[in-house]
Amino acid sequence: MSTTARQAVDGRRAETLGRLLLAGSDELRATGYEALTIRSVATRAGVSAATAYTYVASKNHLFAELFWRYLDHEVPQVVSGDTPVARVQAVTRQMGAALAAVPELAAAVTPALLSSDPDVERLRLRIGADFVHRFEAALGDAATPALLDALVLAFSGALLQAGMGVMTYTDMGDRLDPVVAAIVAGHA
Amino acid sequence: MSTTARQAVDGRRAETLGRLLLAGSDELRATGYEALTIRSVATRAGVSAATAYTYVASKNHLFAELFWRYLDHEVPQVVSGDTPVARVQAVTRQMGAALAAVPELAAAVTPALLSSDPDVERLRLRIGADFVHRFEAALGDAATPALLDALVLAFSGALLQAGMGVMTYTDMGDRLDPVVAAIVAGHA
DNA sequence: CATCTGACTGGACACGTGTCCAACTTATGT
DNA sequence: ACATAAGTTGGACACGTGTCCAGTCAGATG
Repeated sequence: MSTTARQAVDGRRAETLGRLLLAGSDELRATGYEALTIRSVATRAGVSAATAYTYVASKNHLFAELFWRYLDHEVPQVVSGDTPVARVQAVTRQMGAALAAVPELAAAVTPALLSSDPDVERLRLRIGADFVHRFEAALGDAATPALLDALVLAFSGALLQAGMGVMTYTDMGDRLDPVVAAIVAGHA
Repeated sequence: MSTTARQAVDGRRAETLGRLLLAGSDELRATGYEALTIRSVATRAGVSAATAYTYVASKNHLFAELFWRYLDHEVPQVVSGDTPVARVQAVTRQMGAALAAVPELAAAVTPALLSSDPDVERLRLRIGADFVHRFEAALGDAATPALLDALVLAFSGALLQAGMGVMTYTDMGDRLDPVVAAIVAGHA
């Protein structure tokens, strides 16, 4: 059972939801997020539009859901590196690489997460908490609220800029390394 | 003459554009950005929808335009404070206050700026450059590319989080003060 | 005064959104 | 095996988007 989607989902519904999300993912890769339609995803999943809306409140919700699952299932929380700085840098690099690997999803999720849709809001908080948690784990004993705050702000900024196309996800790691170093140094 | 809107605008068109933007601003304050429609703005401006689309490519473009004008006309570039840190903090505080003063516009512009609409893109770059310029001026001799980069990232992050409703624009100043201090200190 | 031009209009268009509902098809359980 | 519930369906709905175009109108230009 999963509480991620619109309502709790289990048994038969879980399978349909799975097919729907898979179809969404494929459609995203195949046609890009501008062209993607809930109806086109539904068709690809072999399901009617009405049914699709049973699982997914909106395009934005679909994207948020896909992103959350990607983050949760495909991007492990690695803690590698000797110093707090190195470990945080490993996290931001990993996230940059993970996002660069799914450009369409990354492009779709940034605007999607700004939606005021309540289903999106739930996921937004979850995703935010996940980021914080990754940084917290990387910092270890060095973690303080102020430091986490600063790191999350810088990271969010990078996500926003990448979402705007001002920087690439591939560059994100490189751009953030010195910023992370400075932030951690400044909190010493 | 102005090059800000869809095309260059002068004479009679300049007046109509002015009325349209004013109406947009009023409509935003009055009904919020969820309810706002290009057609409703057009009506308020006493102009047909077809005409409105002559000046403004999309809702997103309208919001970006309004925000840019607000920034450019109503938010002066102040440089106050004795140290680079204090001056940068003055900038972020001022921006936070300026955004808090127009909550509907702030809420509207964050998603709007992510649009791939070319008219939005132009404004996005202009606005980004404006931010950089403010920080540059505040830093004075202390400005380096890496430092600017870090500050802009943190600031963008704050904008994103405020846009998401995770923090308020009023809190933005307070939240950014220590972050700014740490970033500048880390680059010393 | 006649004309020409640029601004504006109204209304139709194709499309996507998200909602609703009565009817149908599967499962489930007694 | 049959009633009941759970899941799905097609199709219509009201609405917003952004585009297009023939037609009107006012004001400069000759």
